[in-house]
Parts: sequence; C-alpha cells; structure tokens
Amino acid sequence: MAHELEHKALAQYLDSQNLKHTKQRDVILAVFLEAKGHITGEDLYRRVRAKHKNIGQTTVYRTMKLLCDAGLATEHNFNDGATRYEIKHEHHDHLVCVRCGKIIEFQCEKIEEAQKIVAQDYRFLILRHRHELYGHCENCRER
Amino acid sequence: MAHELEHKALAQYLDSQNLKHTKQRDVILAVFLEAKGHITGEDLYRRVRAKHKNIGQTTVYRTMKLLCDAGLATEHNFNDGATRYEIKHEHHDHLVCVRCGKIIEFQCEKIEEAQKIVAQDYRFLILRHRHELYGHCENCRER
DNA sequence: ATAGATGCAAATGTTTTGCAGGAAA
DNA sequence: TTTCCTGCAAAACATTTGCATCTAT
Repeated sequence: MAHELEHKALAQYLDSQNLKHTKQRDVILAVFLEAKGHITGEDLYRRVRAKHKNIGQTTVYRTMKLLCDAGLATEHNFNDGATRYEIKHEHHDHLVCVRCGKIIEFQCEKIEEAQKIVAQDYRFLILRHRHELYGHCENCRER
Repeated sequence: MAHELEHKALAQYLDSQNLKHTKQRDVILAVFLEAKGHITGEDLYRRVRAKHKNIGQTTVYRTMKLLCDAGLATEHNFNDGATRYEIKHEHHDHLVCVRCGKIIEFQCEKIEEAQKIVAQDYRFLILRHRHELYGHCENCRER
C-alpha cells in the first residue's frame, strides 16, 4: 500500500482516541495523499466520489477535520471561498498566483525572526500566523 | 458635518464614475467612519439599521464595495467567517487576539523587504499580501 | 426621461448539523 | 451490544443576485 506511514499514523491516532477504523477514512486519506496538496474540500469530495460513489460529502469534511487533528493535514484559505487542505510538513508560507492559481511554498527565516520581534514589541504571544503573497507567477507575469 | 474630507472624496468618486449621490451612501459612509475600524458587514448593517430602519442589507454591502473601489475602505478577513472593513490608510499588517478579538495594526519594514526578496527568488510579481499573526494579546496572555 | 439605485425575497456556495440506520469494537 | 460512524436532507451563514420599483440627474 502506498503511504503506509501515513496510514499507520492515522491508525495510531484512531486508537489513541478510541475512534473507529473505517474504510471511508482509509479511502479519504488515500485520495488526499494522492492529490499532493492544496486541494479544496469540494474537489477532494469529487475525487473520492469518482472512485467510491457511496461516500458522502459530510464524511469527507469530517474526515479532513480528523486528519487535521491527527496532525496529518492542515487547513488553508486563500480568499477564494474554499478551504484547502495540504499534507502537513515543515512550516512555510505561500505565494499564490492570481492568474493561474498556482501555489508556491516558501520559507524565510528573516520573516520569522522579524515576526517574533513585532510580537515582543506588542507583548503579544503568537500561536500561529498566516502569510500569503498574491500576484503573478513567473509564467503569468509576462502576459 | 464630521468627516467632511471623506464625504467629499466619495462625492468626487461618484461624479467621476457617473454614479448617483444618494442619502443611503452618505449614511453608510458616515456610520462606517464613526465605527473606526475592522467592522464586519453584518455589524455595520446593524448599526446603519439602528438609525435608519429603511436601509437594506444589500445596500450596505453594495456601498462598502463602492467605498473600497473609491479608495476609502479596504476589506479584510480574519478567519472568523466575516469580512471586515477598515478605513483605508497607510499599509500595515495585523495582530489578531484569538481570545478577546482585539486587532492591532503593525508595520515592519524588515518584513516588507524580506518579502520582496522572496518574490524575486521565485520571479514572482507581488500585487498584494496578507499577513496576520494570531495569538494572545498583552491582556489575554496571562489568563 | 432615463440611467442608475434601492430593498425585498430568493439564491448562492461551502460547510455543518440532526437524525435514523449501520458498522466497528 | 454499545459506542461510534455514516449519509442523506436540511440548516447555517455571510454575501450576492433577480427584479420590480423608485430616485437622482
């Protein structure tokens, strides 16, 4: 099975919370992992549906929430009216192309540092942040 | 009249676009300016309603869109399911307290610089950005 | 006179909830 | 056999749209 590690992680989480191991959860996790990233709830549902006609939208949303809790997924919102899910991995922010929709991840230590200083100045405790740069990607900027 | 400058700016914009000067638009602008900042569409509607029972929600939303186009307001979204409007002024980002809801504005030149460098690295043209730090404000962090 | 604005009600679109039936432990 | 899940339909919710009417120019 592909993505064995992730399926194992899910199983462990389910056990630890006394939740049940169902085939829907497996299927949704598999489809989510195949999609590779930044997929909307709707889109994910469509893909799940394509292979498993009897899985409901509700279950997709509930399962994605579960995967977030389990630390396998994270939620994002890029102002297009849909929640997107990505596979959880090291911290990063996003460049979002408003023409083609491409989403590029970036990391910038200078920004992280500067944020900490800002927070200190305001005696603010940062729990999370959201940082997105919207514009035209390399391919779209010439148009 | 309070906020004469802004009302004049609105009048100019309306003229320039061949749009009409209505009392609803004046009232909504006045209530928006009084509110001072980060007010949701819903809340704004409630406040407008309190004084002018015959102004519809639709008109409030349409007018806020207009004020954004006119450069008097800007839209923001802090992940609480509502669009907020603030009086347009110099560029800044936000600290959002997830306990009390307080919104603090900040400016950080280092972050702005670093963003430009990131964009260069990806040959990306930034049109706008969104940067929010979520956490506990000075008053709420002790709790 | 006429382009544009208004307000109601209904639609929108994504996500969530109630609930009765089903599956896992 | 009990606790948890599922899927459907309906609700939620902020915002937008259709449309007939009204108003500023």
